[in-house]
This record gives sequence, structure tokens and C-alpha cells, in this order.
Amino acid sequence: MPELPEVETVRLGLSKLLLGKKVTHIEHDWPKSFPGSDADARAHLIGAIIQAVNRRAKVLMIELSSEYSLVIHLKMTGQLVFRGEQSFGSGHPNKSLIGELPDKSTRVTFTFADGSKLFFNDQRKFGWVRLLPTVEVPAIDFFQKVGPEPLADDFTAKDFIARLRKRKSAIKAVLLDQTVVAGIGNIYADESLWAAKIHPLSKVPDISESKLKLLYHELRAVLRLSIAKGGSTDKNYVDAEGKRGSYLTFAKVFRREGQPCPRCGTTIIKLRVAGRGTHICPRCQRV
DNA sequence: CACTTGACCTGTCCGC
DNA sequence: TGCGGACAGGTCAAGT
Repeated sequence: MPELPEVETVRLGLSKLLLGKKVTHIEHDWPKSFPGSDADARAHLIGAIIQAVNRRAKVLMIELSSEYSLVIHLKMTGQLVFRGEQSFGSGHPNKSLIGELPDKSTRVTFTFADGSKLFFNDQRKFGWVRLLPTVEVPAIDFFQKVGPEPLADDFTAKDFIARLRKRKSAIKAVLLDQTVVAGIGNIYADESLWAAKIHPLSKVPDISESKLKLLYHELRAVLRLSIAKGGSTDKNYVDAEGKRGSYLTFAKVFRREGQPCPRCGTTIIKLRVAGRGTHICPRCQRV
């Protein structure tokens, strides 16, 4: 579920809430959600102080004073929600999507010295939290293979196009491939392809240079706008305070099948591309 | 190697 | 109201 803008929103929230907190306790109920030994956790996590919260692609890295890091992937339904000492009870003061914590999808709970807590919730159990020496984090498989950050200052249209041109398959499948460019998922693939008027089934070699250049700009614009809106919440995603993101209000095609295209009025349709639900305007986007 | 498909899980929604 | 099947925003492993 969470793509680059959602993970970045969580990162921003956590860096405001967690810096300087000392971990005093951890609980986990599902082994795959927190693999590794409890002895390691005791040695390198308990007593450690949170020093930074970083992001690469859709992965969060919470850096600890022990020279270990918590590396976290939310996958489809993961949430990282912070609760201060007084606010474990339901709902208020924020209009939270989720109420009392922990709940039945809580997989890992971190407790800090001041009594506050960080909950890792994950309905579908695809996500994970791993404790690794900070120096070893860049060596994990995923980081070895993942492509560049699309919003990096030095990531140019030329870089983007060169990476896409190495592939021959449908443009949407290529955008979803994290080794080409990092952080794009189903929502922003559909939104950016609509904005650039490219059909998701178009093969990369069949797409003009100028359209790919336009796609580069539209993709970055869509990602930036979503970060500004706190990401997209369809079902599960919430930020570090448990609040929903509002980007889907601004989405042009995603989850809008049956509604008129904001550009030409044609009815938006849904199809399947690369095994994912895909939303297009059949008039603006042609193969 | 590039590319596609199924697996990992739980929950919800839709049609009968 | 109950039940089966399709589907849900992401990656992996294993297949061609």
C-alpha cells in the first residue's frame, strides 16, 4: 500500500516524534514481522536512543545510538503509529482512522522511557521490522538492486529515460519495477501515466522521447503533491499520528472508474496490467 | 538476463 | 444471513 509519498509522510512524522526517545521494551506476536533473535534485540535495541529516521525507496530506517538500525517495510497494509503517554485511548484529539492501540493487527510494540509507544500494525503480515547493524543496511539485497530516488535533485529526465529504455515491456510494469526507479507503486503509476497521456500497456520502445520526458515531470509533480497532502489513504494507510492522507481527493483516475475524466469527460475504466488494477481514460491514453 | 506469474496473509465486498 | 470467489496500495522466488 504505502508508496514513496506515504512512507515519506511517515518518516517526517516519526522524525518529529521519536528523536531522543529511549527504547525500554519491545513486544511482537508474529515472528515474520520481527525476525531475528530476542537476545539481539535485548543487546542492541533496549536502552538505545533514536537518532534519526531516514527513508530509501519505500523502506524506513530508524537509526539507533547502538549503531544498529530498525529497517522497516510497510508493504501493503503496514502502519507505524506513535502514541504519547496520555493518548492510548480512542480517537481524540485527532480524528484518527484507528482508535485504541494495540489492536488485533498490532504485530510489534516499542515502548519508550517516557511511557510513549510506537505500534507497528500490519493486517496482512507482509511487512517487517528488522534490526541490523547500521553499516550493514546498505548491503541488504533490496538496496543493492533498487533504482534511484525519483525526487533526488540529481535525478534528471535523461537518467529516467535512459533507465526506461533498457526495458521492452509495458510501461506500467516498468514503472512498478523498483530496480528501475524507486518508490513508485500502483497509485502513482496510474496517476502519472494519465497526466502524461500514456497508455499503461504501451511498450517502452513505442513511446516517444517527448512523452517520456513529460512522464518524468508529471511523475515528480504527482509525488510531490502527494507528499504535500500527506499521502493517499484508500483503506489502511495512516501517518505516524494515525491520520489519513488526503491525496486521493486529488487523484485523477486512481479508483475513479465510472467517473468522468477531468480532462475530457470520457468515462474512466479499469483494466489489469502487470497483475494490478489499472485506471485509465480510454480517450486520453491510447496504446 | 528480461519478463511473467504465483505466493505470502487477512479482510472485505459482491453475487448468488 | 451465509458462502465462495475476486480483489486489495508490494516484493520475492520460481518459472519460461
